Amino acid sequence: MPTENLLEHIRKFVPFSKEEEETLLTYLNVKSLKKKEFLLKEGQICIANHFVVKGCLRMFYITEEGTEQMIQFAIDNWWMTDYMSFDVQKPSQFNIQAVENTEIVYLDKQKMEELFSKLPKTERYFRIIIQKAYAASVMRLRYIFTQSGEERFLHFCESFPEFVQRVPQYMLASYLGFSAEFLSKIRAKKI
Amino acid sequence: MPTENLLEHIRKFVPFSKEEEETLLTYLNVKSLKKKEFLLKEGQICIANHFVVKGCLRMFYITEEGTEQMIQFAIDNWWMTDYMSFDVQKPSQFNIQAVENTEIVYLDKQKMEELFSKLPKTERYFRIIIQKAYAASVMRLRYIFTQSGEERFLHFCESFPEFVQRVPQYMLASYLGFSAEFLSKIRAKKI
DNA sequence: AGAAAATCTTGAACTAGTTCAAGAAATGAG
DNA sequence: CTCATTTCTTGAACTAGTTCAAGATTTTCT
Repeated sequence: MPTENLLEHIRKFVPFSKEEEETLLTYLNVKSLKKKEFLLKEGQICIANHFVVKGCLRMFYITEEGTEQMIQFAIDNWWMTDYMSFDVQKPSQFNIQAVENTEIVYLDKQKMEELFSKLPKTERYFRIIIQKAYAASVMRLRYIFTQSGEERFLHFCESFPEFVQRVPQYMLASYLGFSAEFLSKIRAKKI
Repeated sequence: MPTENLLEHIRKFVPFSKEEEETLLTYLNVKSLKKKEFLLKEGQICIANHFVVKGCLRMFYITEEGTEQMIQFAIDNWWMTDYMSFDVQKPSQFNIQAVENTEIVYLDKQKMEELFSKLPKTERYFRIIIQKAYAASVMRLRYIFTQSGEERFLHFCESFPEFVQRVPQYMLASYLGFSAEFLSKIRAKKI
C-alpha cells in the first residue's frame, strides 16, 4: 500500500490516532509515473504536493542557452513541489519530471487546506518537514559557496553513494553546479 | 511597542482573537542589539528564533581561507535563525550578528514548543513563513546557477535598492557569491 | 539482433572571476 | 579635530571551470 509509506513517515514526526489516520487517508491520491513523465511543466500552475513512495523525481528548468539546470531531486520518502507556484497559484518557473518509474502519493492544494483545518496536526507535520528542507537548502548554499566542483562531487559521492549510480551524470553535474564535461574530467582523474 | 510589529506581521497570515494575542505576547522577549553584537557564534547551540523589528542581521561563516562568507540577511519583518542547529539543538556552523543597531523580538526553543501546543495557530503562521523562506531560497539557487556575477548584482540592485546602501559592499559581494574586488570592478564599469 | 536515442569522454581554446598587494577614501571613537 | 579602523579601488598575474566539436559507449525500443 503506497499510502502506508506516507503514514509511516508522518508518524515519525507527529503521532496520530487510528481514526485520524483513517481521515487522513481519504485526502490522499496515488499515482504511478513512467520514466520521463512530467508532473509539472514550466508555465503551468503547480496544484499538488507530491510524496515519493518509490522512485525519483527531478526539478529543473531550461536556461536561456537551452541547457537543463537541475534544482533538486526527490527520492523515496521526500516531498517535492514548487512552493513558489503552489503557495500563490501562479505559473511555475520549473519542471518536475520522473527520472525513473516512480510511485507517488499526492495532496492537491485545496485538499491540503481542508486537511489543515480538519486535522491541525498535519500542519505541524508539514511545518517540520519544510523546516528541514529549508535548513538543507541553506547547507547546500554553503557547499556551493565554499567547495570547489571536485570537492562537492566527492562529498556528494560519500554522502549519497547509491544515488550517484541512479541518475545520469549530466543531471548530477548540473545539480552540483558545473558542466557535464567537467564531471567527466573529474572522474577520469580519480579512477 | 516592538512586539506590536510582530503581531501585525502575524495577522497578515493568521487571524487571532484579542485573548490569543494577549497569550502570545507572554511568550515573547525583546532585545536591543548594538552594531556588531552577536546573537550566535559558530559552535554555540542556537536557542532562539529572532524577528527583526528594525535594523539588520547577517548570517555568515568563516571559510578555511579565513574569509567571511555571507549566507543571508534579515531586515525589518524577517525572521532569522539557524534552523539546522535550532531544530536538533546541535552546535551551529554559522554566526548571526547585527550589521547595524537592531531591535529584535525573539522566541526561545522551549517557549516556541509550548506556544505551538497552547496556540496551534502559531504553528500555522510558522509553517507559512518558513515555506516562503524555503521558496525564496530555491529561487536564490536559481539565480546563482544561471546568472553571471554582474547580472546578479544588477538584479539585486533593482530588487532591493535601499538595501544596497545599507550594508558594506564586501558583505553584499559575498552574499551574491563573488569577491569584494570583483564587485568594485563591476561598479567601476557601470558608473 | 540491430537501429536509434541517450549518455559519456577527450582535447584545445577560452573566459569569468580570483588572488595578491598596496594605496585611497570614508567612517568612527575619544 | 585627529588617529585608527574599516571599507573600497585598481592592476597584473593567474586558475577553475566552460564551450565546442567529434567520437565512443551504453541503453532502449521494436
